[in-house]
Amino acid sequence: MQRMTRQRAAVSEVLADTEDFRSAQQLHDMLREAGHSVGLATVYRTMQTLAENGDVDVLRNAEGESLFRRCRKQVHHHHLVCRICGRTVELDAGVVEHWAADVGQSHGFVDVEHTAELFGTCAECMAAGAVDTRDA
Amino acid sequence: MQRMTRQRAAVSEVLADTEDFRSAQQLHDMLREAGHSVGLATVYRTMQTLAENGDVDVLRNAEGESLFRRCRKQVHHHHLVCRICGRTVELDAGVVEHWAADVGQSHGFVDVEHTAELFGTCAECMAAGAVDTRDA
DNA sequence: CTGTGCATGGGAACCATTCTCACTTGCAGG
DNA sequence: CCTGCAAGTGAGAATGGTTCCCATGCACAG
Repeated sequence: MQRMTRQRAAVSEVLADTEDFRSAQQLHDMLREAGHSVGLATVYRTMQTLAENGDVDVLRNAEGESLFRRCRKQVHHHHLVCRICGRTVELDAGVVEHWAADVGQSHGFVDVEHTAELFGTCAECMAAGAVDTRDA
Repeated sequence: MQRMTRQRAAVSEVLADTEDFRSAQQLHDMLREAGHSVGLATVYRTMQTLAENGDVDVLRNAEGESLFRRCRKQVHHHHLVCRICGRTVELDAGVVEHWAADVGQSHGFVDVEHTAELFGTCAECMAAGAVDTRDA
């Protein structure tokens, strides 16, 4: 059974405050800055639960670290993520869907699913001199 | 400068022996079984070098572990992997490249890279009754 | 043959994530 | 309101893949 605890409320609050993908550690920091005391393990546990429920999107960056973001569309989509600040654009990608289905079929594969994510440096971070501006 | 060492030869040999994606640890085990003594760190270093040279393909499984496989095409490409038997098809994907560049630019992102992998069930595995035959 | 400096190995260091377990606490039912 | 207890929490330990360190080894040009 799901209980509503102080910690879960705090996590939801922080998640609601940002559009961008954040690591568990970042979320943990943001919680502390917001005056909430939530253990790192609890952040991980909560994100896991939310992910299972489809309430957050999860993806892995180049370093293999998991990034989370509150999910708005339940439908399948992809992301363009700034590797510096985490700013994210949700993408509809008919091209990709079509390509995947097409290629799968032509090779005799069925039940084909795909992953596709784009990482780049957004205009602002580029202007900022390619310096990592994430606040710790 | 690249030196040809006993260890690198051994790694190449083992890589040439399989079509499938293998983790560094698996490669390390395969080397030992083949009678070669190669340090784990050396396996990692070698795979890193090979990956940089485009001699092996790298992808991350669901657990975030890096998997390697000898590469036949030097050019950037993607994979269609059978989720049952691991059979892999290398794909040219001009569509995807174009889409990535296009989307990145239209959102003001620079230095855009992308990941894209397809997972499905191949015809043979489908015929075999959709039973997972991977050995643990 | 020999010197130079890249390569190696193995054990420590790293780091994200998960586990452990004693301690809290939400909450249903008295 | 109490109260019991299972779900939730947190601090730190454990895990596991990967990288780093550094003394030693060895490929290869000269």
